[in-house]
Amino acid sequence: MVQIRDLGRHVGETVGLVGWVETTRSHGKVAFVVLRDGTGLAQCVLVKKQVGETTWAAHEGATQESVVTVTGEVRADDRAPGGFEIAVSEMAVLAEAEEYPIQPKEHGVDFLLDHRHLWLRSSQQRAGLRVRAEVEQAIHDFLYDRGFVRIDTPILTGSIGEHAGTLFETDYFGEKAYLAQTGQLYVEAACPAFGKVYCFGPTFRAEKSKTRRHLTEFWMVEPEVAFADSDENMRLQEDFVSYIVERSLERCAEELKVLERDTSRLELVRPPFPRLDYTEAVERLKEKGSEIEWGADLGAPDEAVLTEEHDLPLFVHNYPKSAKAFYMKENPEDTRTVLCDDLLAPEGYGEIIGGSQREDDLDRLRERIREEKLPEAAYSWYLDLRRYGTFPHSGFGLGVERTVAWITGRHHIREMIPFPRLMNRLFP
RNA sequence: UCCGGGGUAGCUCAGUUGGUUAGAGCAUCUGACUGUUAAUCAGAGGGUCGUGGGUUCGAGUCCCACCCCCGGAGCCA
Repeated sequence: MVQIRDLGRHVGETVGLVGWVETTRSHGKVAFVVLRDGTGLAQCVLVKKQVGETTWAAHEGATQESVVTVTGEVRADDRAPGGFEIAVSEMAVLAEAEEYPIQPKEHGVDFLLDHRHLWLRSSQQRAGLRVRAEVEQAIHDFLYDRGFVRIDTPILTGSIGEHAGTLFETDYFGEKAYLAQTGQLYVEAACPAFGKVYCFGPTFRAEKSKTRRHLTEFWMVEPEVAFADSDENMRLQEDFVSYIVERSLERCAEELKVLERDTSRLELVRPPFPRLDYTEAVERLKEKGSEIEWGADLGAPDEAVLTEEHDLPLFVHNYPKSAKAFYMKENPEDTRTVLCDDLLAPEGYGEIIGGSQREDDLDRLRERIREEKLPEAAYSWYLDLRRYGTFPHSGFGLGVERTVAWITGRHHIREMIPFPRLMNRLFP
């Protein structure tokens, strides 16, 4: 057996293939079966006079998605998708598929999501998920090369990362437990052990969001760096994002073509990225007619207005304290604000990173926990990190699906994860 | 939770001011065809019009309630 991606090396030879029937076209005395084996597509040509009766009869049972084996000679032909085809001498059906629900035509999103377990086989879905896999690999490679240690953080947690009310609650032997909505507090704990660390895994938000940018279960990478300030944090972010984009362009050119992605703007992505202070951003928005007031978080339309002005991702940094989480460090130059940044992707894809320098002063951190009325006891271990050798440190979280949606140019982040969990969707 | 759009064949949709037996394309089945690229051509089968109630001689169409889906807002990555 050979793999379809290697057919070019076997021209003139007789080879065996095994795979799933993607499409068939029959003309009475000649038939075309397009086979998919996970590495590519191969058009298999059957001529009635040249194959045995058994094989000709077999091809009639080769319905869409049936598993078949094929033996035949490889030849180059411009009429074949991929440039090579198989002149079939023998074909056998190993598993005949029932009538396949997903046809080569348009379907509604709801129907496709109901059939997500089958939809994965479609060409654009294959391409998108392959880009996702490449992005994930790029994330690990970049961080590994820079000396980060991967820390796997718990999914079942007792303490709360950010704001309550958006957590999935579960029973833990009679005690309340929550599905993690961030691994950040734990990577902060690992930071004094290894200096540079990151976690990578699923996170859970019970937000009742129904937009193309939200999932209830999504994957996030969260690097954390000891002795890095907010400025270094942003420099790491722009290097990181640029590397991920470059790797995708380099190794997923074929997939991006299948997805009809215009890559010209992605090719511009390299550091430095433009930076806009929150206070400047509000002024800019007011000039443009927005009704935003200083102190409020930026709305989705505000973000769109700001990113329209740039080809590159845009940092908006130093937001008001009131709009951000308790663990962010107060900005010494303007104590109304904290040292943090959001990275907004271009072309309307929105926030792909949220990052900050962390509050390393014990008293101020405890004060913020009280202000936010968070359960102080649950954070005692987190406060310990400020008792036993506190240190300046910064980190950020990058959303994998949003990043992949931007790189692939897909409208919906729900296509960027194999089995999306949405507010109204727990199956398949 | 709020705002907007929608639910008719397996799928994607059309369906006029309420009016005879609810239509099309694709898919399926039957037949024709030796180079197709979502092949083409001819024919056939296929419907609890989201659910419940109401108005009417008559409801897919009008009214009320509910359910579900999509898009957006808020929140966030």
